[in-house]
Amino acid sequence: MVRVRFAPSPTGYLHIGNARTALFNYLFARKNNGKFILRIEDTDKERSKKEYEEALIVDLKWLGIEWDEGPDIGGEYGPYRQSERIEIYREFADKLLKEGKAYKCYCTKEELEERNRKAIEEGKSPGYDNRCRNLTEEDIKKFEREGRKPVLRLRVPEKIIKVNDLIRGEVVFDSKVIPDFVIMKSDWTPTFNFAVVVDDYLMKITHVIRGEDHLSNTPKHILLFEAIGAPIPQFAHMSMTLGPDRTRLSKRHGATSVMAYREDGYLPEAFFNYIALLGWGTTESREIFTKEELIQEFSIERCNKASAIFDPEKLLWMNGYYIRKTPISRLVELSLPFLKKAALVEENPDEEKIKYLEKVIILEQERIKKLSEVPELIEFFLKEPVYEENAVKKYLDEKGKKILSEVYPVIEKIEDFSREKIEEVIRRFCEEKGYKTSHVFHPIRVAVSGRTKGPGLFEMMEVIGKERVLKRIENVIRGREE
RNA sequence: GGCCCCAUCGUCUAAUGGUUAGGACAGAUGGUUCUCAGCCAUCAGGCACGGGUUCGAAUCCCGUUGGGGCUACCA
Repeated sequence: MVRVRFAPSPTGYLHIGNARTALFNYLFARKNNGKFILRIEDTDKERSKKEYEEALIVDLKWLGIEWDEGPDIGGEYGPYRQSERIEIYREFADKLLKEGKAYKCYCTKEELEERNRKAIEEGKSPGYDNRCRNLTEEDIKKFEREGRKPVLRLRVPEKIIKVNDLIRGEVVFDSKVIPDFVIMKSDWTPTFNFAVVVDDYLMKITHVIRGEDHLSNTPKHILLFEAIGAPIPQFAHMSMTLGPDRTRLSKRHGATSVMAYREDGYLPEAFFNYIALLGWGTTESREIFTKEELIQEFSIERCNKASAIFDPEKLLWMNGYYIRKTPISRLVELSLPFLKKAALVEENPDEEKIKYLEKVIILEQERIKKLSEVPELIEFFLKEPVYEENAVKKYLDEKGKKILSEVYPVIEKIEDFSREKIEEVIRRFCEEKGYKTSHVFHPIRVAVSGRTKGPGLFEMMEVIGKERVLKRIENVIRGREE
């Protein structure tokens, strides 16, 4: 049984790189009919916040990534929050101490820093020198008397450690470059390296799929698995996600949290799809996948070794693509929060309003790249248009207004105010008067919408309705548009 | 500094010793059209460099360069 986990630390909002790690774990689990576990790594009391944990869960769910075991739903191997597992780590720590596989180190932070500083000064490699490995009873008593609180360090054995990575192949490390590292802090809570290993063991994790930034930590983890007598899981280190400047994706690169994209009107399926393409691809270089197709196609071996740069442009394109394919009823539903926020739609719109919004939004659908653009795009359907200065200057000059005055009675006479009829009538008008269609269409467009861009003129007029169309044209003729 | 990973168009990628190095986004041009968008067509753009191995290297090996990561009582 395949068991994988996503183990974020709640020290910030879910960001793109983490979301991708979660996604790959999820796809791998589903593809192999395994279990996907969510574990919260909140051993850093200073930086972990409940609020972030909640946000993490919201964002993951929004993305459509569901877990089989986790802090909110429990499971056979809980608890799934490391802060609730402290006693478990202590037991393992005690055992390692008793077996002599780990030892207490009484060096203070200040001493360690000072020694490192000196080492660098002398051109030597910094790092702990294992000096507390063989403390005498007397030393220990002396330190205890001084009130020093020890940390627990693993006694790193001398050996060659081979990591068999599903993505990178065999990676070899020499434990000589790994000093005895801390596994329990002086407050006797575990470090990340220790907690991960204990949990992965106890939670029966079979495949550890995570970012490449953990590759260098892996030999430590293997040493720890061996020390506690646990089987070693399979590893797969995914490439990292970088910003346009090839450095780790961070706030400096603009919006990097999933939440920011959600709030900016990205569709979860577009985000899901795009993220899956970062560092992974099929032989056909296919771009568009549903979640089910992704699960079907996914293969860890096809993951790219090279890091990938997050490209917001392509995400935006893909979002527009998904929006164009979205059924209008759902598109309206998705747009509603944005329209309410812009105060264009009341809190509880009635059915009639929804029907109207469907007619309006379908006209703009192919222009929408993200939902946050919807209010601006359809504003003039819901209230009086705001006239763009350039549009007015260009099309509502004397000539334009003259044409509008001439076409007004023609429009007024249209009984059946349908797009076909409107088009027929206005085209006939152009023909009879000998006007170029564009010289007539553009002024009407600006008069009715206030802008030069937008949906087809006639469907737009139909949806706005005869009465409002005439009123807007009249206003323009009378010079009230500004 | 030490250790580790990586390297195909600007970006995401395909190719697994033999291809005019393919696709997508972005860019340019043209078409459709009442505008924009969309759609369609076309173009431009790449194997980081140097050595090997081989009849033949984007592909295998070594080096150089460049990028990234780890080196915390952060995760």
